[in-house]
Amino acid sequence: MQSSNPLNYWLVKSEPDAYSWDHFVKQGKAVWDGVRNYQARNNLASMRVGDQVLFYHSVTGKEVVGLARVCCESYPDPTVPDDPRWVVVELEPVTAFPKRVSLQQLKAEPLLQNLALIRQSRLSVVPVSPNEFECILALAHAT
DNA sequence: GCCAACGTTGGC
DNA sequence: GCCAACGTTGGC
Repeated sequence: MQSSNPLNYWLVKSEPDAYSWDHFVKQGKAVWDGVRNYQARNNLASMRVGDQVLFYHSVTGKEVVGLARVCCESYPDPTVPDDPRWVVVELEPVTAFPKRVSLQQLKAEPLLQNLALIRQSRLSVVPVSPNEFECILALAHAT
């Protein structure tokens, strides 16, 4: 039967100097660890297998570079076994964008004025609405 | 390099 | 429970 839970959309940030899209693609999969903010943690915990995740390069690049998907839902962060507060998910790359979408472009787009990435610039895992997601994909494929 | 935003910590 | 001090993130 059809799932009653539609896919959700997210955006995760990574500094490419620390962990880049290229590295992610080479590995084929990533354990998304190191999140130490409760709001971001709650977002990780809400992710479901198949959810689509935009991959954003912060600080260097400042652009959405590709699309990933959730391949494993949240479980306790193995890097801090004594601290049960934090969780990880696992992500796998789906596609590199034909055209990366810069922060400048996102800010200029009327449909994206409420984008959590912009409104809460320090949050490293943010939700994206279906409309916002479609808009960003369109920018990534625009000629 | 600067600074705004914001989360955390700890004194009271 | 308040708030000052401080640390971190990330855009500019």
